[in-house]
Amino acid sequence: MIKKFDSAEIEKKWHAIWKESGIHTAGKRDESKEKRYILVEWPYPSGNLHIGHWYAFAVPDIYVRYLRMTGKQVVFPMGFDAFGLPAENAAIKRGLDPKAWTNDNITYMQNQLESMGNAFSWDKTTSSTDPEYYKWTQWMFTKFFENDIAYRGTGVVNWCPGCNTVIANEQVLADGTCERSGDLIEKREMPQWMLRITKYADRLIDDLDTLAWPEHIKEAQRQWIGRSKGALLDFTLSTGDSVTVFTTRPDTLYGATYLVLAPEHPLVEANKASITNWGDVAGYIVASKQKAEQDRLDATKEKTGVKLEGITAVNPATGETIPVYIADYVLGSYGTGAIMAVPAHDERDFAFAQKFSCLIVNVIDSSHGSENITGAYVGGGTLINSGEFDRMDSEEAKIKIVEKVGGKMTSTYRLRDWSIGRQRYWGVPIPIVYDPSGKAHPVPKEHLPWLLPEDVDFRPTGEAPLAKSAELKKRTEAIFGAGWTPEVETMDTFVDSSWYYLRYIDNQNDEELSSAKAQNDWLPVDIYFGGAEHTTMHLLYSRFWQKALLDLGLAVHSEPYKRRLNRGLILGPDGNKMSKSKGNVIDPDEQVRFVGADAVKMYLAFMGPYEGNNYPWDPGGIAGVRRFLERVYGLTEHFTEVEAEAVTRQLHKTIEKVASDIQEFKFNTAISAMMIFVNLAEKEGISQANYTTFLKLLAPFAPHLTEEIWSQLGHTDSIHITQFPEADEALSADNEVTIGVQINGKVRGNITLSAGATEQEATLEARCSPQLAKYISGEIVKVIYVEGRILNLVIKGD
RNA sequence: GCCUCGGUGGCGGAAUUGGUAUACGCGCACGACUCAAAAUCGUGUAUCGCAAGGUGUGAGGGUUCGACCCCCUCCCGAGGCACCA
Repeated sequence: MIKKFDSAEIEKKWHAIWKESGIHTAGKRDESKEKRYILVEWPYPSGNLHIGHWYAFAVPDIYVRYLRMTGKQVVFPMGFDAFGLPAENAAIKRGLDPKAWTNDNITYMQNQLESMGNAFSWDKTTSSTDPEYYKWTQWMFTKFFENDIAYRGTGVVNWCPGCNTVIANEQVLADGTCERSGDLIEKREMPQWMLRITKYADRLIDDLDTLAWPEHIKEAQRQWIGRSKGALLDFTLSTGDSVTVFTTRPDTLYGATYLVLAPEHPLVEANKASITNWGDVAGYIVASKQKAEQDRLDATKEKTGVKLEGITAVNPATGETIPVYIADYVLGSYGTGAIMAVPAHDERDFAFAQKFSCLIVNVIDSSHGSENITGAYVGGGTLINSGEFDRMDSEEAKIKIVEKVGGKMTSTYRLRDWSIGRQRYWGVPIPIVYDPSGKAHPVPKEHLPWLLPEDVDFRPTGEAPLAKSAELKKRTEAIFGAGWTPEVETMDTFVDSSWYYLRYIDNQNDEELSSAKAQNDWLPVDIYFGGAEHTTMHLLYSRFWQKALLDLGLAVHSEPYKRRLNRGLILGPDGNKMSKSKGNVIDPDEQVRFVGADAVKMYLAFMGPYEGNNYPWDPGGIAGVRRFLERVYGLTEHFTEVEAEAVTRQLHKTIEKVASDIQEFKFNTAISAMMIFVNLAEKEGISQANYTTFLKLLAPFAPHLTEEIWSQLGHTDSIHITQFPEADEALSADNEVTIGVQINGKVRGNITLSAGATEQEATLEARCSPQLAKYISGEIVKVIYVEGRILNLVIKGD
């Protein structure tokens, strides 16, 4: 490939100049301009940039540069999410210091990131591992602790044997494996630090309506939170105990012919003495516990259970005595762990009732009739067999029946509280100390950051590594007194990334985590670009975090991210996910050496719309983009004194197209429009004035090359601080237009009309066209004319 | 099973949101330049047909003067949720 310009040289030159002049600095808020906060997910500093980083950062950079050229003040920060397992594993494997390893990587990766030539606001950077950052992570935790948002809970947790630590529900995949290590998760009962995200469940669902997010992301969050509205109803057992059930269908109470408790329901064990078949029951409980630990995804889903002999319950509506079962299709962790079974109107209850020959009473009038029930009717309708509520509509009956039996309308959620304690080393220490009686106290602000001790053997044993730190023990006793002990767990790294957008914009603040002024200046984030894998984890956690801060008066807004865009993946040339083992990994550094940073960036933008799709890397495709840039450079050889009218018109059309496409993140079609323009300009020649305008259009896409040509043309300022061109409609308008002509809805040819031609003129033109004449034999009964688009003549058929 | 997206040439994808389907790029074919190749440039490239003309946006219906676009019934793919009461 003959190269007209040397991209490596150009890039090096301009990186130095840009750094020196600080043109990418966000600086102080300038009220004369509109603000934009553009956020990309901060990377883990693994030590090498891969093509995914380029896709994640270089393509949004087009948008950022465009915004700056249209007069917006843009903050586009970059930082590092640097706590987590890789550093710890490197330390274990190679005996390195995780801190030194991480800091080296950050330095190295910062250089790599700068070599991309992105317009990052490096004055707003931060890192989760910086004590000045995690000091605030810890401080917020103590505030949460004082306000009952953080608490020490005991319960069944997800234990990952691969990571040797507890993980949160969100980090368990659908097949029951760990999101990070892929190991099968075990359920363990142990004390845990939790955040009360469930308290925010309603707001997390309801506020989704205020966000300009893609529907699929909102829907995934709604489903993850899993709100169902229903009622709590009390049933009395023959032992005198009261069982509360949750139901979404209180209107079917008269059809509740038995009760089912989860095997782990406390009332089962409590009523051991009254249960005459305790042997069977105990056996079932043990069996179901084992089942829960192994593959609960058993597809057969055959209903199992055991009747509690010796115990009955009373249906509070009918007053009738009904049997009580335990069955593992009722989950201890959802609702109240107990249900009223209405086999006529619930499929699971129906299946169970069939197997155990339970009574089935139809209480909703349905099309299948009440005599020959072949399945559950789960819809609404008119009530029957329901005493005083007969003939009432089921929706109305819900409230009335709950009232009658003294129940309570409520909602339950699938969402569980967020367990954040990790039995690992490389994370933020949980800033809690225990007094000699074992009571937990937050570490006061003056002792923050509560530093991560360094005298630790961090090989994972399942026990928290910090327990082995003599320094931490000593520190705790020195500050708080003899007999006081430190908490030894560290925080889930999702905590670190739940609030970094707040710190970026006030990263020098020693007094506050993020001042109200900084938040008012910059937040909310206008667009958050990121990966689809964070839909139900990071995005949910940080929305929760923001709301919790809002309630404590520490945040100004109720939502952190106004708009969200999930980008897809760059696949290997073979269409598979890139991986070393498949040998299909594209090294961005190599690509940059070959075609230059601008071509790599533009190729990534050209592959397709930025939202959603995965794209295979095409080695030919990137060469095509480089070819385009060569032609742009070569256009200087096609300068003409006089402006060709067609070129000027096309230029203004291109301006319109590029500007609107960038705003919709359709960088691919913006680039294609510029290619069309260059094709024409090569043929027709181009004036220097038009060329200069075109360079500005291209500047956000190819920042290095355009800057170089710009300076070669004699400019001393940067092209990136010039005004983005505005389209002149008078210049972009066509004076002639070719439209299609349909005869009875079928395209039969086209005609060329002057702009703004009337229907009569268009029809006349069509009649005169020899190409169309043979189709217009009969009488024209109808004419549809859409100016500039189409003429459709409806001819009377023969 | 439920929810949310998708399905257009050999490939990535366009289509002014109901108005000439396949823009732009890749690939391929042929040609020019060259001793030759690479690079570059030019021409062609949905499909059937010699042509006239026909057929085409996962399948089948519908609405409309006109449907990739709207409606109905399916099929296929991706992602999310799933014994959630």
